[in-house]
Amino acid sequence: MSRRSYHHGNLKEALIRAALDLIAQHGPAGFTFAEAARTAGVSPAAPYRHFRDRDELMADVARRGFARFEAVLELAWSQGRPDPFTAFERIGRAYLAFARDESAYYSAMFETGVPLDVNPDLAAAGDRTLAVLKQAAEAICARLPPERRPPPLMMALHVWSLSHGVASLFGRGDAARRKLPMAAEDLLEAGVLVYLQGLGLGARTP
Amino acid sequence: MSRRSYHHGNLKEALIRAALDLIAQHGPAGFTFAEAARTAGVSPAAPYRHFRDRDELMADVARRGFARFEAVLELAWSQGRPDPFTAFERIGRAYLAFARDESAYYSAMFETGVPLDVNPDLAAAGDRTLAVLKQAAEAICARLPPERRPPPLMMALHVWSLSHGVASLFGRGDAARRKLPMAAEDLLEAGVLVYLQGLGLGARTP
DNA sequence: TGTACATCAGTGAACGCGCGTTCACTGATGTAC
DNA sequence: TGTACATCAGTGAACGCGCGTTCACTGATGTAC
Repeated sequence: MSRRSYHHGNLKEALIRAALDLIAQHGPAGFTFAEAARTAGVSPAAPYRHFRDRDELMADVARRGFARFEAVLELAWSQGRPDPFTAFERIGRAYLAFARDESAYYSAMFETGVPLDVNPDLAAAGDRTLAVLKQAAEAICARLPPERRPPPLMMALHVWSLSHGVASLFGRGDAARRKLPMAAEDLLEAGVLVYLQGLGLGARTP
Repeated sequence: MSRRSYHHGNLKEALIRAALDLIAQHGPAGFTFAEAARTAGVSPAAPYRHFRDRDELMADVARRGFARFEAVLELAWSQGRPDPFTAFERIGRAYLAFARDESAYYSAMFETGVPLDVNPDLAAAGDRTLAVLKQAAEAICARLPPERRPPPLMMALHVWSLSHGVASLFGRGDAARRKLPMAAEDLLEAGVLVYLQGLGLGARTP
């Protein structure tokens, strides 16, 4: 573990961290295997001991990103306490906060075009993230009488899409962000409120 | 104009088309200036007569994309005929159709990180596109009594975000698309219907 | 209508660069006895 | 506890490649008179 030794000791983690730094600085396309090695302080051949190639590293970053994202959303949801609506609002804010504060992860997860079909682990990590949203949607939908209850999966996909759209278009930290006459968080929250109203869940009085 | 002549005659257009082909094939990051020249059948130095650099070409593709997108949405809207709700539904379908059929344009517009602040033309083109959505939102909002009328800009941003989210996550043609138990168009339409309901515009009976 | 000339849109060769990847190697670490 | 040895995680040099960009150039086009 000593950082003075011939062996790095923790190169895999160091490469992941380097990749995140580079993505944050130069965008997802501006990350190179060689520069990641340089940042980690090893020779350009060293990363090949830990990743087959650049794409495998990228997929691993995305996978870790989904795991963190899932944890963040799960924490925001907190089993729907104190009530599902308050918790649901927290999810929205947590979503945008993650996209902004962990934008390198977010880029790796959604903007690098990592193919999901050849990465079962990655696809599974993404599915687990969706499962958190779905679970929250179920709790919300349960407040409706069965005959007016929408499919929770559909509701989860709507909320995911709206959140992702707001995050992509208005919630990023870079120059491609569009100016907005309000905070992205407020835009999302207002949108979710209208949506819930549309489901028949008006003003938190089911 | 003869294609046999020494001069290409229409190189600028040919480079744009080449860029779109390359983006469609290899993604927005996989497009290079050199290969665009090769595709157009000219030497690697030729593009510099028409574009300062790679980024300027990319920005021009994005600008043209916004212009086409605006036209597509405007046509879908068709001044809200026969009624605003039918026309609004058409906009949603047109949005997803554009993202799918013209995915090279869509990538250039939203996924290349072209900075908007140094490209006033590009920013203006994007604003004109938003203006179409806003105009549609205004027509929809006008169906509500003034005291329950939301800001049309907010509604336009919600619809844009939802559409972009659905398109990015589920509506693309590549391997990064997520599987969905329904068509992206149906997901978006259902979401918009719930949203309109939430505004108080239920089942097309204002 | 011809001619001289300016302008323009290309050529093609060259450059320096950083990339991904490979290779034989070597020093450190871990393990069997 | 010591020693021999296998394994492992790095090195560093090298490769071929394609990129963006520049340069002096040249053939085609357009224009003035």
